[in-house]
Amino acid sequence: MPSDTLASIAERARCSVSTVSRVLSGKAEKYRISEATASRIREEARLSNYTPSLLAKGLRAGKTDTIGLLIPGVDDTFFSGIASSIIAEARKMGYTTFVVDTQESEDNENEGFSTLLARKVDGIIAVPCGKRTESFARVAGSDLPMVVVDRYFDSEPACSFVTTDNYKGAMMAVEHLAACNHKRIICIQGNPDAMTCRERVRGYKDAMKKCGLEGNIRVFGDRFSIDCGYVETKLALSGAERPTAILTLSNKILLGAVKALKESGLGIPEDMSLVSFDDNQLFNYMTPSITCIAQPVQEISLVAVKLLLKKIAGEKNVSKSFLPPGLVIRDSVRKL
Amino acid sequence: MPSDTLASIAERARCSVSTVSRVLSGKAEKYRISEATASRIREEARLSNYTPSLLAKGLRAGKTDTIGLLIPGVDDTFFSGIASSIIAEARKMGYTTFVVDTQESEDNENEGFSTLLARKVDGIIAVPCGKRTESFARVAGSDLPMVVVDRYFDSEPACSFVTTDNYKGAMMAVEHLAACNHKRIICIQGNPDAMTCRERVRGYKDAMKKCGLEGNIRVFGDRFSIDCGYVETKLALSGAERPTAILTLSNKILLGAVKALKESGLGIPEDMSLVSFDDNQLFNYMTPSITCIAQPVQEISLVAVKLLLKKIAGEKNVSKSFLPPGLVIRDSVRKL
DNA sequence: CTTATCTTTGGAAACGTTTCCAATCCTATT
DNA sequence: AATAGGATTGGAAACGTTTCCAAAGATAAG
Repeated sequence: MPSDTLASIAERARCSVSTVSRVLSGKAEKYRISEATASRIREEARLSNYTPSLLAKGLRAGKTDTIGLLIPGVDDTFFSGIASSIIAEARKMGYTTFVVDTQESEDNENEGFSTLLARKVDGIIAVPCGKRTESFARVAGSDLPMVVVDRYFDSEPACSFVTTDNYKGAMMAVEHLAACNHKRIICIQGNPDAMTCRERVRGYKDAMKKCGLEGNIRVFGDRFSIDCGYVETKLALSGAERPTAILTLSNKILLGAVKALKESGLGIPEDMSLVSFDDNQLFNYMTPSITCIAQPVQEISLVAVKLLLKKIAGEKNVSKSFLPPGLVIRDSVRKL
Repeated sequence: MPSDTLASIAERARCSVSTVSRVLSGKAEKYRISEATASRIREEARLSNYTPSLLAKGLRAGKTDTIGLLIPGVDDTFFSGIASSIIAEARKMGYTTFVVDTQESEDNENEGFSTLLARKVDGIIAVPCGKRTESFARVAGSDLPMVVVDRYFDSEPACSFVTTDNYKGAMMAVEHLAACNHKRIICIQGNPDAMTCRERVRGYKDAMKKCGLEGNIRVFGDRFSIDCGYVETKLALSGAERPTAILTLSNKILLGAVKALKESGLGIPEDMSLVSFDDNQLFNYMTPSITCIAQPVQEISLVAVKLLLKKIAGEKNVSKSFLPPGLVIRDSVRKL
């Protein structure tokens, strides 16, 4: 059976489509529909369990109560955390979420934006792949509300974003290590195209200077991947001045480092101390448990959704939020 | 600027809306539009970077190239894996995905189904919360294509599903433990409302019998949560006949068990062997790494999407797929 | 008794597509 | 020279809503 419509209900309730619409969209008293008519219509709707077409509604209303979430891979625990709370929060506010997984590819991102535009979403929350793609810039320059999460850009046109204070996070990590008397602290970074990465590296460097360790500043790596962590750790171990501590700039890089250390028979933290960016439930259950800089995933998502809704409601200004990370001290750092 | 439409392009290209539609939807040669007209239209469309309204298209066509994914929490690694590959696979086939996160709640599930129906999705892939909700039954009984993943029901109306062969998985786990000479093997289960759980327990029991251990069959627990794993392990440790091995029926239960064992100062696998359902990248990096029954997440998702598309294309039959799990041997089982 | 006002309802347009059915203009055939 | 048929294009309906505008009936006021 083809699904019911206002028209079919109107026919059975012997009244006009307009009246049915008014009753079923809860505007009965506003339009002073008589109780008799209203209940007759409601009864018919209930019997046929009518489901309104949000397609038609959206087309007519010019808004769809829909947001788009553009994200590079919900399988990464950091991103799945973000996705989970954004979807939940959006739902609470009456929005359904289209999820597009870009897998860190520019092409997918371009296509993703097109799809979301064509679906007439009311707004977009995006975690861009590192580079500033053409479609990203176009959307940022248009009047479609958009909020960028995690990664962001400082070029024009400006776009609101909410992100962890990555600079501060990296500083906290280094200061913690320095307080434990570590001096040879290396940093394994991810994709340097991403602002998050650059900010973390800047924090690492500034903290090293602040602690009087500028001579020991060393940054390796170029991708947020397990392989990158593995390879760079191996290289660092075989180098001349072996570090006593490694700061890994993401959970995946951390895993690579752990693998390399295990293979080399080095103990954590006896032979090498570790601090990582990103927290993860499982970090508690690794041996040793991992000391890390936890990003405020829940808060980021909440702020992003609220900000987007404000924009949808018409607010124009560009907002930049840096949310404070937390240092979670576990067992992967040794006091020298 | 309000977005461009067929009408505005038609005006500028000095032709009818019909012609513009035909050219822009790639039916130019089918309708024998002259090259002159076609290229004029294409040029105008390019200049205004026209984005078609999939709302209008969907309304008119009666299909939206959209599927709904109903899932209990993308933050669970198993579900986020499923979600990730379903979204990706659907995109490859030209479908965009609405994601609804039910957080294991019946109310959310009911609301979620309503939302998806109202959005006129072409089909639904659902991981139901344990119980068979009213809206689930309604959709299963309707002619809207639906495929159930992971959890499923055997009651009418029948609905296609694809799931791991949980029975076999549990058997494999027990047989592996028995082969290592374990006899006192307990099982910590999740929510017994879920068919997955019942099947795993059935596999555990049958395997125990098969190995001549029916006297040692013991099943505890009632929720797929860390707490459940923790509490039941604690209880098992304090009981009279301490087991030598524990089979945990999900990754969360496993984590609870690990926590309890660590707290009690017991070594894995020296004092207690562990096998868990669900694989996870991080299981490799725990100490010891965890032996587990890996569900074929990728394959499940692929089969689910393909099946759904077949149904969307008109196929009617009910299909039931049990995909084989894999035993991943790592270091959490000791040979006695 | 006329007129104004209120209550309740209906008709029709609009949102942006797609597609059926025709209409027009050529060219080729008889 | 008339006609058939192909090539190219346009008009209009339909999808299911919402809402503006107006109509009809009832009641109240003068």
